[in-house]
Amino acid sequence: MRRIRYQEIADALRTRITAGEFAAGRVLPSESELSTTFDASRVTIRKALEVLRDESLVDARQGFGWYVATDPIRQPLGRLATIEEQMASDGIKPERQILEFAFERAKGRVAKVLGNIQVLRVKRLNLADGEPFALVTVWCPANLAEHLSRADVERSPFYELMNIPLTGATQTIGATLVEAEDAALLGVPMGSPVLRCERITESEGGKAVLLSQHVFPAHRTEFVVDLPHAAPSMAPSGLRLVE
Amino acid sequence: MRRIRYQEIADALRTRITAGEFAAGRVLPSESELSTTFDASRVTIRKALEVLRDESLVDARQGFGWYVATDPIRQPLGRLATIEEQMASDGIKPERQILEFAFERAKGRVAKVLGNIQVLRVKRLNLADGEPFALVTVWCPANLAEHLSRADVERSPFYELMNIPLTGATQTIGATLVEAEDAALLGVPMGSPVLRCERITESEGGKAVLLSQHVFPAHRTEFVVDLPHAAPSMAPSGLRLVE
DNA sequence: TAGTGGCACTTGTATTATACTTGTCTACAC
DNA sequence: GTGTAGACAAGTATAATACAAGTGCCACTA
Repeated sequence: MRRIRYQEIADALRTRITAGEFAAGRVLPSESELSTTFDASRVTIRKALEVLRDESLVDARQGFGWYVATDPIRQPLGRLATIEEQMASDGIKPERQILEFAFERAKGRVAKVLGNIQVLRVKRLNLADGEPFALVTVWCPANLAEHLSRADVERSPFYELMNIPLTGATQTIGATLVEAEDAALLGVPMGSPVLRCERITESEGGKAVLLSQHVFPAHRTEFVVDLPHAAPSMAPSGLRLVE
Repeated sequence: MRRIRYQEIADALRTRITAGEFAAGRVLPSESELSTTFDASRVTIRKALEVLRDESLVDARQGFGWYVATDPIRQPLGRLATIEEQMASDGIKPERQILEFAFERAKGRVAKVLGNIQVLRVKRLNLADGEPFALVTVWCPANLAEHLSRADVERSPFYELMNIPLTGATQTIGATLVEAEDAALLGVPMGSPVLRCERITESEGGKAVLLSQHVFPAHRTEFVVDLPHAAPSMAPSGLRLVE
C-alpha cells in the first residue's frame, strides 16, 4: 500500500522538527526550497506543512515563512528525558521502598534551608528492575505535607504530590565514598564511590519548600547537563571549589 | 534552517557583550561601523540593537552612541559564575600547567565524537593558589587548532582560543575512584573519589568541535546546577542510568 | 581666558526599491 | 482525490539613501 506523498513529507518534517533540528522560533526552509529538496511541487509541500499546522507544530506568516510553533509544554520534552521516562521507555519498572516516614522538628542543615519548623522526613530507596540505584531523603514543611500518607510517597514521586506550584530548583552534585549504612542499602561494597546530590526546590517567590539529599552508586549512574550556550571557562560550568 | 538576519546579529552582539568584550559604560562601535563589520545595512543593525535594548542590555543616546547598560541585576540571569570568575572574586590566582601537547590521529572515543581525523590533544593541570584542582584533557580537530601554540593554551582557557562560535555543550558528570597516575598529579591519596566529567562542545549546526575530559578531586569540588523549572521526577533532572 | 561657531560624528526617522516569502488561484494530467 | 506547473497578489525583511537632530571636540575670536 502506497502512502500519500504529502503525508510522507509531513512525517519526514515532523520527525526532523520533534528531533529539535529546528529550534523554536527559528524559521524553516521556504516552501520552494523544500520543494527542491523533497523533489515535490510547492503545492504538495504546502499540504504537508498544513498538516503540521493542524497539529499546531508549526505556523506561518505571509511574507515571512514557516516557523516551529513555540509550545511551552513541548519545551521540557525537548530536553533530556527524566529518569522515569527513560526507565519507562526501556521497559524498566521503577519501584520505591519507604524506609522512614516521620514528622519531626527541623535541625541543622534542614533548619537552615527550610527554617526552624516542623517537617516531614521521608527516606526512600529507589529501585530499577529490583536493583537499588538511589537512596533519597526528602524533607518537607509539615504544613505542606499533612495530606500525605506513607502509601502516597511510596506510589508517586514527591514532586507530583505537592499541591503548590514548584518553580525551580538548585542542585549540588559531589562525590564521596559510600557510608557503611548506605552501602548495605544500595548493595555496593565499602569504599565504593557515590554521587551525592542535594536539591533545594523552590516555590513561587523563591521560597524553599523541599530539601532532598540523594545518594547514587557511581557505577550505575551519571548526570547529563545540557548547556544551551557554552560558558567561556576552562571548567565545566557550574563547578565550584569547596573548602 | 534559516534564521532572521537581525536576530543572528543580535545573538552575536549579545554573546560579545555578556562575555565582557565591552566594559559597562563603554561605547559600542557605531551603527555604520557595525554595518560594515557585519556586512548588513544600518537598518538591520539597528533592529538587532533594539532587540538588545528591549533586553535592557544596551541603551543609546542620540548623537552619542550605543553603550552597554549598567545593570548589575542582570548578571545572575547570565547564569552561574564560572569557576574563574569565582576565583577572581576570591582573590585566588588560577594557573595552568601543560603536561602534554601533541597532534595525533583520533581513535576510540575521540574518533567517535570528532570523527576519524587528525586532532590536537592537550593535557593540562589546573591549579588554584598552587593547589591542583582539575586535570583536563582536551581534543580539538587539527584544522581548528593550527594557530595554537603551547604557550597559548597555557595562558588562556581553550574556549577563548577557538575562533569559531561555540553554541552549546553537553556535559556528563560521574564519579569514580582516582587512578594511580591522576592521584599523583592531583596530589590525592589512592582510593579517593573523583568527579569525572566529559564535555562535548558544539559549534553552529550542532557539529562537535571540542571533546574534553575532566577529573576533579571530590573533596575540593562540587557541581551546582540551576534548574529553571523543576522536572516532575523523583530523581534530580539529568540523571541517567549507565549499564 | 572665556565664549562661540563650525565640523565631524553620532542616533533617530523617514522613503524607495528589491528580493524573497506565503496565500491563492487556474489549468492540466493521472 | 492527488499531484504538477505556473502565475499573480499580498506581506516581510533588508538594502540603499537621505535628512533632521543631538553630542563632542577643536580652532578661532573677542
